[in-house]
Amino acid sequence: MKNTLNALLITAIENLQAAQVLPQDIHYTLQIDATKNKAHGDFATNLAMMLAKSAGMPPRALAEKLVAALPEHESVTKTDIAGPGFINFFVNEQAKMAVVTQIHQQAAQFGQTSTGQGASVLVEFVSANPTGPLHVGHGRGAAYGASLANLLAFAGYQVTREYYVNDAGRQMDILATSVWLRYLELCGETFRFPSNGYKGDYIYAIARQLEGKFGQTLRKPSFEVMAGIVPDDGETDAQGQPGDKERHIDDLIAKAKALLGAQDYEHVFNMAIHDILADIEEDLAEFGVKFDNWFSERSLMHSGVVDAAIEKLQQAGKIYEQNGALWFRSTDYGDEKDRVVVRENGIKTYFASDIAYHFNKLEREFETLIDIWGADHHGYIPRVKAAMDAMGTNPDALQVQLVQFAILYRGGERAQMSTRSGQFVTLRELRDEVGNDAARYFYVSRKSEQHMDFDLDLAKSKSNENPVYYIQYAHARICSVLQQVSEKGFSAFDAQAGLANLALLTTEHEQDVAAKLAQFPELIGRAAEAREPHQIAYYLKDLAHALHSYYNAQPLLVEDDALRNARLSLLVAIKQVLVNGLTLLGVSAPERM
RNA sequence: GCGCCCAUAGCUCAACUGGAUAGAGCAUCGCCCUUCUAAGGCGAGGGUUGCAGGUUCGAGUCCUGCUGGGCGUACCA
Repeated sequence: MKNTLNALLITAIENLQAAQVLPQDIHYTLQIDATKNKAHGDFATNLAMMLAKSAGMPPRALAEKLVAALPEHESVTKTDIAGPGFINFFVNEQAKMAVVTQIHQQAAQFGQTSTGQGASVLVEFVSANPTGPLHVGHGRGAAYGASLANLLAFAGYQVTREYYVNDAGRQMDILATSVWLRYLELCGETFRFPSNGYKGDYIYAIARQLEGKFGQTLRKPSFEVMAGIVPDDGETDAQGQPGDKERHIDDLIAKAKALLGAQDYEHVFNMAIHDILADIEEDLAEFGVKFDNWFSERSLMHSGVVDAAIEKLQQAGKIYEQNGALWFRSTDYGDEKDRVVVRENGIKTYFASDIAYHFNKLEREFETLIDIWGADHHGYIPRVKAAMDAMGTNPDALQVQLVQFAILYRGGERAQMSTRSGQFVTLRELRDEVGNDAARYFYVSRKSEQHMDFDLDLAKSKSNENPVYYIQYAHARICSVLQQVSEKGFSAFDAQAGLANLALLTTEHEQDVAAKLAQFPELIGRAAEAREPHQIAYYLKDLAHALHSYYNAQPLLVEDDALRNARLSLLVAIKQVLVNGLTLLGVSAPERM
């Protein structure tokens, strides 16, 4: 219907241009909105206000001319001029119902758009360090990323979902060493566990597995392990010098490597990362979040891509040496300060890997890169874009979507979290507690850059306080009505007959719900472009409300065959759109509740 | 200090990207189940959109300056 109005308005403009009322060289973007207020008809355009200046006449006068120049159309029953110069369109009832037939035909495809025109997009999300189980903070990124990826695919993009695995670097060594130390404890060694080590219970689980596979063969006596190690925080060495937790853990890592030897250390390291990644993958899969690729940072280093990227920056003349380190001159591209890519000790920074990773993404010929990051990484954006620019690739290809932290509340109390201390609410606990559907819906029902309060008690309440049930209930209700057709002895639902009699659906509720259904495809396009899956959540709530309201207003299973089938075909259309929308959000559509 | 993000009903959040009278849910108060699922519906109250300017036909939305909160400001990841 919008397209029809669009065409009519363009004709009107051309007519006015031919009649010299409007100049030839006008610029405008035609905007047609569904109205919020019924008094304003079904659709409205602000065209006259936009063109008033270039036409050299008041908006309302121009609006009158536009309306006069508008061709007749069977679906448009009335046009009005209102307010400062809006043109309001009233559409006839049959035209509004046409969408129902369309939904029946397109079914699961209804709402798909060509917004993306097949452009290839890489959506990278979660990418949590594999140093422990996912916590509720990662859950938001997972839910947002998965829903956004679904949405983009539905809107005509070619989408690849990727998880970047930070399996290199010091954190991984801390992890491996933590596992080994717990293993030593299981073997019967006693010592104080480093304050900077990973203390979660899952470390013990991995250590037990290590013991199961290697027995006591990796055991070293604790006095040997601790010999010559800088003491931990809160301790002092033989000379009475205070300890340092960072140097303490680094010494322990070095000692682990030395005592175990490269091969055995690798065994510990690999078992730790393998176990944790397997757990993360399973966790996400249960949450309905699947990836096409798990991209390893180590593979990036081993294949020489990191060196190649640094080389590329060097060729561009953007690398210099200072204090024994290699720096990237990111300030040339608007960054606050230059950044180190190779440290004085020869170790490449995480940033170096990241430069290489983004270079690699573009080499894989993705047109758009969407990175979903926690908001605490926002300072990173300028330097990554700077590197892309310096390497001769287009920095605008990268779009970073920041996701704010979710603050968890339980019983009105704020639940704190930190991975290192092992004190955090895991995503798995959250899913067990509130269920996947409620968790997915809650996460994605707030704009991603908005701080979010996640009320556990509300999310798990199976009551009218919980919006996800409201939507699912609408779906279950429709299923129930369809079920009742035979139970009440009516002849089976006949979709053909129903669609042929849509003209019978003239009540206000029926008109409202049909108008709502017609908005779904444009919503998809808009939400995809804005990278805002939360719009889907709100739309579904509105649609569910329209259904509940309709349901309560009038009986649906009436004696009259033609009318009953028409109403049922409308219900089937609503059901379909609920399913299509819920699917995008990764929320199930139960048939009964 | 500097940079980025945020601020909307008592609470949690929307607002079609600059449009008409700023909307939902929860909470509060009425009403509606002998009839298709009451996890529902109908109605009422509740607002100087943090503050002050500016831009224009028109600002919650854009620009400037404040205030308050979050995050960042490493040769960590």
